[in-house]
Amino acid sequence: MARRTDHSRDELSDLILDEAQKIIEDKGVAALTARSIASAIGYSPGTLYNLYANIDEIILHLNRRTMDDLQQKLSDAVHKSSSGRAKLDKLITTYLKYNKNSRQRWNLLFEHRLPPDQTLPKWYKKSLNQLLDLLADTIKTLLPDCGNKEVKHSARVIWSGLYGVCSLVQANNLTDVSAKSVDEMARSLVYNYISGLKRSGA
Amino acid sequence: MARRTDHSRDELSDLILDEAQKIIEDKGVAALTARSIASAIGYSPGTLYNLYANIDEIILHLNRRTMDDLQQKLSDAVHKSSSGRAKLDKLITTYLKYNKNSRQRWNLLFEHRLPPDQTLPKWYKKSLNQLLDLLADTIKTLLPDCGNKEVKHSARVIWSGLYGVCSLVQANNLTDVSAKSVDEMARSLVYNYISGLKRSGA
DNA sequence: ACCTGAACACCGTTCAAGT
DNA sequence: ACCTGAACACCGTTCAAGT
Repeated sequence: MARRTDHSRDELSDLILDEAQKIIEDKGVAALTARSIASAIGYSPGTLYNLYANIDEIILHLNRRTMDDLQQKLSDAVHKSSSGRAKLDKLITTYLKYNKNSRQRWNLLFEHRLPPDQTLPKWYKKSLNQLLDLLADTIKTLLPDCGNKEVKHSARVIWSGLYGVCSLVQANNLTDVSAKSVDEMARSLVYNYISGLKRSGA
Repeated sequence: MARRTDHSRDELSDLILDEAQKIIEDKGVAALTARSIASAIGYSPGTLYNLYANIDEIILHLNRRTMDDLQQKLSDAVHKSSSGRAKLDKLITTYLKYNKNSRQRWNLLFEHRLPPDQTLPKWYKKSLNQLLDLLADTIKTLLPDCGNKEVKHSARVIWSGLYGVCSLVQANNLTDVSAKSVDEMARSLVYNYISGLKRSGA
């Protein structure tokens, strides 16, 4: 068993997140338990509770890492493209690739639910806002006449819609839909929605 | 403790679903456990496994009831309206009302995830298909020139999108969005998407 | 034949006792 | 001061033993 001299408090906090991330990537979200994390870091379960209040707090920190990772990838994708339409297209492609290739991290980010009374910490909201802002900025270039408030609103609608499509297709909770058609559905959603916004005089 | 003479096999199956539904409506999805159901029906936990293979199977049956209940309400709403646009509007209103007023049933239907390898039983898919067909028929009246395949596809996109909006707003997983704006977001999604489809020449 | 209820292998979390 | 690990109050599920 590890002793306190082995790791500083900060090292231990990070180690917990590192190992927790490995667990979900290797064995899925269901395998992430206090005991499995403790075993992976070489400490007893009780030690986790010196660093984090509970498992949900560990998950929130993991999800911040995921959001920042996704932010990086989306940001790279958008900046590599010139036209507004190409930016949006690249953004969707990159989002869908993340859903496919980093499925367990995507699942933990979107499918985990906090107890109903809990609110999200500020540092979490900050990372989430960066993602929503990136999407809003990308939409804005396609809807130059649209007000900032409307664009923000639309970014949230698209963000939610993309989540819904990925989630239900993955859960196999739509009939006659193959996993392959996530891409088709996602693009249909986003492009027709944007097209509808343009038409409605934005 | 109840004895076998108290209930026939079928009565017991239904009793389990009745009590399970009461539990989620009264105490939320998290309170639904094998032990809580057993206690509510006055049998031991083991008895559940004579009637159902596991908890997931009980949940699937509950969810079929929920889908049929929602189907009834959506169907009534649509048939009361005359124009295609009024039908779609009523359908959305009724869906959102269901999400709000029957929140726990809505949650169990949409947020429960089966183990990754499991597929949905035929009787479940049948009820789900009825819902998707009702939505497709409603859209079809607004997009008369759109092929049946495209309409089916669009119904699935809208169904998923509505789920995504309701789910993320409820989970409070969008910043700067009040629960009140579910309605606004849902309508924005559906109407602009449909409008975009029209524009794209359907 | 049906049902029980103890048992098994798990959870998240706490906290007295050790170092 | 930090960590342990047993303990508590739970899970879903099984199955030998009873009626």
